[in-house]
Amino acid sequence: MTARTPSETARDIPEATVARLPVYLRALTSLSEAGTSTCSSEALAASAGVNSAMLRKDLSYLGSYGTRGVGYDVDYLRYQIAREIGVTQDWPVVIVGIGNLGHALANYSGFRSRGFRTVALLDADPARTGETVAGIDVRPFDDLEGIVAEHGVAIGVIATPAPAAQAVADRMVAAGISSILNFAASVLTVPAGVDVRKVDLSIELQILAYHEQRKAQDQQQEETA
Amino acid sequence: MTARTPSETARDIPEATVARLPVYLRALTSLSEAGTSTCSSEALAASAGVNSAMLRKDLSYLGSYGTRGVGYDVDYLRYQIAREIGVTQDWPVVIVGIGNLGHALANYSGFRSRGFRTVALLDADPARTGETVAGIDVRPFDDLEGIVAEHGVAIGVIATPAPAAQAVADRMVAAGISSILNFAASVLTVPAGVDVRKVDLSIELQILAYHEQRKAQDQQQEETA
DNA sequence: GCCGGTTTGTTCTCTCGTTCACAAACTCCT
DNA sequence: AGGAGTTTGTGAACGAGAGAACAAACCGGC
Repeated sequence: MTARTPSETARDIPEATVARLPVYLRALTSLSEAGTSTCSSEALAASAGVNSAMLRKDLSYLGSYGTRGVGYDVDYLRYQIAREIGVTQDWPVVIVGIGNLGHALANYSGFRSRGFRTVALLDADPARTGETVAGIDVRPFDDLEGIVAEHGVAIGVIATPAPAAQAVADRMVAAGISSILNFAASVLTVPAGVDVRKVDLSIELQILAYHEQRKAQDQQQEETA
Repeated sequence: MTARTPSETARDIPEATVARLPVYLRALTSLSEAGTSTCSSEALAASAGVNSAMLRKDLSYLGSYGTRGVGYDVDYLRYQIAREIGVTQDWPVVIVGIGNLGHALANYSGFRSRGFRTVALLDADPARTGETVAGIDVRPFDDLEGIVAEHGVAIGVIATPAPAAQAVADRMVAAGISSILNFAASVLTVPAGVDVRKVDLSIELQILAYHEQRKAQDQQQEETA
């Protein structure tokens, strides 16, 4: 890691805060569309489902964009957060693995509207290439390097079966991708400097199952008490 | 919250540990299928992508299932974790909203194989009901209460557009569902005792974008240095 | 039976994240 | 202009999570 010079606005935003900024961004977009021009931290926090003190502290990492006694200007704050996250410009994205999930991702409108543009759909299965999904042609996986170079792609999405995920990740990293969103049920190992985020449907369900089971146990015990 | 009697194995497993147990479970299943009968905490931790000390501490919350100087019996530990999570029996699940994502979820094989059974697909759009997805008929949303009562469903999945999500959650809770997995881009408010987990694709991408932007800034600064 | 090597379970410490509480600062009304 | 009422920004307390380090316990050989 390179040391940061003091001249740079040394934004050492905590990871937990970074994860909440998109939630605030969405809440602000909602408010803006509803015609609200100003809002308090209390109102915004409620809309985002968090504590208002936490919201204020989170926002304070970005700067002082509110006015005491008044609140925040919705559109101004919205822009500041978008700029901080980096979604004021469009990010080109590649999706690899056009199965059921890949289809859903390609058709997901939330990407386009929120600063992301799907520039290519790739699949290793020749039977799938040539197909058109969401207006984009599915191309062979071997086109990866060319597409990444051509569009300057930095973010890749893996929606392949688990056994293929690591190999896809390796090729992505070699091609120059440095951020990966992984939907495959597999632990990826990548070199330092590459970010991986995992979304795992069955893990989420298992966490719910654990809590559900505990609730059932508690209730059972209550009855015998 | 009701006080817990000391007689119960007072499992106060930290949330962070609960979130990792499914990962360990998957790693153990892999090892078991590969024919490994015993493994050390070091090996299992590597397989799950975590620190070995953390793994041991996590497992210690469940009990003392290893043998010092030897390691863990793969199948035995696997069963213990599965039992703790509650995936030794099948959980009936309802999916609401059979759009692109709902299709993908219905077809996702990871549910069936990991202790979950999709008992119904529901959609409010009459044009979709009657369709068959993954061998299951899509039924009208109004059938929710009957299905929940009939199968004893405790877990519901919301894959609707964001504006419909809160109304669906309210109906689910009223029908008796107490755990919700929410894929809609919307903050749900539910009564105490109901668990909600959110999976939001665009938030994940935005978090990656933030880090990606920071990497770019760092590099730029390095060049001018 | 005992000793060396190995691996778990646990304690301690440090860091990170969250919440509370309050001073600073702004608006509006008189 | 001044005071009452709000609301932000932040310092401090508090709690949870992660990693290091070590004692307890087990196996195998002699």
